[in-house]
Amino acid sequence: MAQKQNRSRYAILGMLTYQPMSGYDIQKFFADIAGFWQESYGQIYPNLRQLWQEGLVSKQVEEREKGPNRHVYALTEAGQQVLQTWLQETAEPLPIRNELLLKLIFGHQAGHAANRRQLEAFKEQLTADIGNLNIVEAWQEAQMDEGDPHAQYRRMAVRYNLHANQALLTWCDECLAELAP
Amino acid sequence: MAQKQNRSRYAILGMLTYQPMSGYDIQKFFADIAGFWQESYGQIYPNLRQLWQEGLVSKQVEEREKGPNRHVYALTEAGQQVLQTWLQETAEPLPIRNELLLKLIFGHQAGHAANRRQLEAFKEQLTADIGNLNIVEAWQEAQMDEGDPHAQYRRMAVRYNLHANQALLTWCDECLAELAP
DNA sequence: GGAGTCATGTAACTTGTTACATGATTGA
DNA sequence: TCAATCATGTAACAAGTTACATGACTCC
Repeated sequence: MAQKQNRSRYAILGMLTYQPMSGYDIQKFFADIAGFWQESYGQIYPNLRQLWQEGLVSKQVEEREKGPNRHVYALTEAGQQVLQTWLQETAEPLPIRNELLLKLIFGHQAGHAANRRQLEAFKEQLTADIGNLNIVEAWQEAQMDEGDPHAQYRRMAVRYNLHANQALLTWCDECLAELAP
Repeated sequence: MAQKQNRSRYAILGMLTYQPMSGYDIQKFFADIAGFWQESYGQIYPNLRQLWQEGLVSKQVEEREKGPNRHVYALTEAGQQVLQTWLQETAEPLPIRNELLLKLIFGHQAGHAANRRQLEAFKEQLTADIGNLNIVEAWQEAQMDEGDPHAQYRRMAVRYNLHANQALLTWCDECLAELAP
């Protein structure tokens, strides 16, 4: 039976364009760049096995004395082609579910104080996020200077969230002004 | 077995604070405000039945001569309390998966032209979205004037996306400048 | 001594979508 | 005449998370 969506496959294949990696590495990468993507082991390991069976990735086992061996996967020619096809298709926005906005449109029921609390909490999140993103951006710039050809693109992803979060801070203040106590 | 997450339940309960509604109405509402939430029939109808069994909503059947009868649900006291508890909890951001950014961080593999195409396509989406959001905002303002107590909050949700989208337009141009042909 | 990291993997579960069945009515 | 709207509902599937098992090593 044909795959329908399964973006995890592409996320995995894509990561292997950076360098050969283990499932553990892939999980860690997405957890670290945190924000716009994440993969759980429950997705990664079964998918890696299937990609390997389909010949889209190759496997090399690094023997380790302690604990489980490291399985390092690399893109094959076939894998590169599958990835390439996907990369050339225009990305369509995935359905979003924004819980803050869901609560907000029931704001009449929630009451003034609760709405303000939601917005204040969101502001704090945004501020913290922006702080982290600034640090990551500086890091990506350093990587660019060192000649990492992927760093420029990762920086763009970071700046996406910087732009959005900054705008949302403005939005929060606008709303809070409207809901003045 | 206790429910774990299931935001659909709350989305449904919340809609019933606006007025008694059918499952069909609820689906339609979310499809129309399109953007930050959506519910499928496959979620709504089973959930409505369960909420009814738990006594969180009441049901009234409107007989229709043609086609299936209309089942109109309303919030009960118990339902209002469950909703209220949820509304008072601070919203935590749901995990996001942004396919555009996923593709973008593999941009070195995709190539210059493909990256530019992705960004151009995104710009078009954003521009179209902003156009729609402006119309919806005007509509919500009209509803506010007519005394709809929920319209103010719906307008805030619309403005959230206006702010974000406008900022992302700037981001697109920034990226396109960086990827000048 | 305790937390965190390295490392693989699976089973049980939740959450959600899609496509279908049914069928009359309305408007372009 | 064709598409959309009204209206309920289910079955099959897809996608994804969480929690667990296993166990050594390193740093505070």
